[in-house]
Amino acid sequence: MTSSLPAGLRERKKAKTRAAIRDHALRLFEEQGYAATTVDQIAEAAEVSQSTFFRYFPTKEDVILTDDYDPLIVEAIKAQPPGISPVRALVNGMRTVFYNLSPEEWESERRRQAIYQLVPELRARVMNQTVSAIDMLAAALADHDGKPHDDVTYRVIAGAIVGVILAVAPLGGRDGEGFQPSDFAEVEEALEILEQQFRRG
Amino acid sequence: MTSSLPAGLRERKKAKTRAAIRDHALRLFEEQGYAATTVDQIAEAAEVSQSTFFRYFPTKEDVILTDDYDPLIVEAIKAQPPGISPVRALVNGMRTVFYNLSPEEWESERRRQAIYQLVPELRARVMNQTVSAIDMLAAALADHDGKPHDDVTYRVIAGAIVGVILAVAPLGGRDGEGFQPSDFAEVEEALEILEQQFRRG
DNA sequence: CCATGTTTTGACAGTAGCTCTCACTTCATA
DNA sequence: TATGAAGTGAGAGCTACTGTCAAAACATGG
Repeated sequence: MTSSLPAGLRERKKAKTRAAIRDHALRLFEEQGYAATTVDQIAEAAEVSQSTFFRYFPTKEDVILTDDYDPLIVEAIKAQPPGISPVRALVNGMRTVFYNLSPEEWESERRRQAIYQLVPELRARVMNQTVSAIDMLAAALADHDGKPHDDVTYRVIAGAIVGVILAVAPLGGRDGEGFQPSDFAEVEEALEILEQQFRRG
Repeated sequence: MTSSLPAGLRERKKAKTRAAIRDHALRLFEEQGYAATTVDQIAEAAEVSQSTFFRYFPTKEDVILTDDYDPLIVEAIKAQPPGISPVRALVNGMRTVFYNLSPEEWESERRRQAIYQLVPELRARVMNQTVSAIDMLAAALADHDGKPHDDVTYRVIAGAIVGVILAVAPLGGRDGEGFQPSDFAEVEEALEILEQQFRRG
């Protein structure tokens, strides 16, 4: 999704400006911290005016709040072979998406997460997004099992899955390392435990 | 918890000021909306200065972000008879706490929730709190089953439970009614479904 | 190539949340 | 009642964010 067709000059410049703002913002956040970095500094580094900054990102927070992967995961779930459990369908879907990221996308994602893990207000908004994704996930899982979208059971399962992911994600400053590749394995392990809970009596 | 012993005059005045600020803030939020209400207005209505407002509440958000019930629920869980499942232990604990609230506390809680359900930034911070409570819940559940606090299984179960609660809570503006007594029944039903998922094969 | 209209941008002013300082008042206590 | 601590108010200052308006960059038809 990062690279659409070149299209007109206007579009290209826009994409360039947007990328410049985000890159400089990420760099400044890493160097000075999130709170200590002002929008003016970012704008100056990216060589645009403050107005332009807010035209591209409604708030300072939005610079690192963009998450483009959820829809991809939903599609990957639907593409899973029938008959496997909701949890496995999700895990496979996540694998499909994350293991196909380019090194640049992976690195950018890592930097993003490293920052918002450290800033409570950002974490809060990411969680808000994540929880809002329960709807999408519930629909996708129900779809995969050929059940109606509003089946409460799938809403519960989706909620449980998201809850487990939140539970094992490095929140609350447990270790200040941010999101490493190994953490994805942690998420998989936790979901495996959930799957076992769903299986036994 | 609202009414401690009277203690000294200073303590009483402090509690009174705090209550005044919060009450006027709630009223103004209900009348004009959260964003449209300025801290100055709240301060004026409560007859204190802006400085004093921020001395009692670090941010405007904090006025409606106080949640005193989680620790009570944790205690109620520990007091449950042994042998029942984690989910049931939690549901019983929640019942114990909520059904013992005074009408004033219940009403105040209802107003609080009605407001933050409508304001995304507030919802985000409430979720942050809620997710942070996974730690406490996991420890309480493990404790109840006589297992060590860092048992990953209980972390997963706690995460699943909290996820389910978030999933059925009226987020994302599904119906603008706020949190009604009936919604607690919804939460119980959803957790019942989770319990069933945990039970079958 | 040029004139036209649209989009993007920058400068500027203004609002409000939040912090900090400092002097003044109110309360506790010895 | 004297002394110190805690609570308060006034005001200045920083920054995120919004809105307006005119200039510049770009697209398009002739």
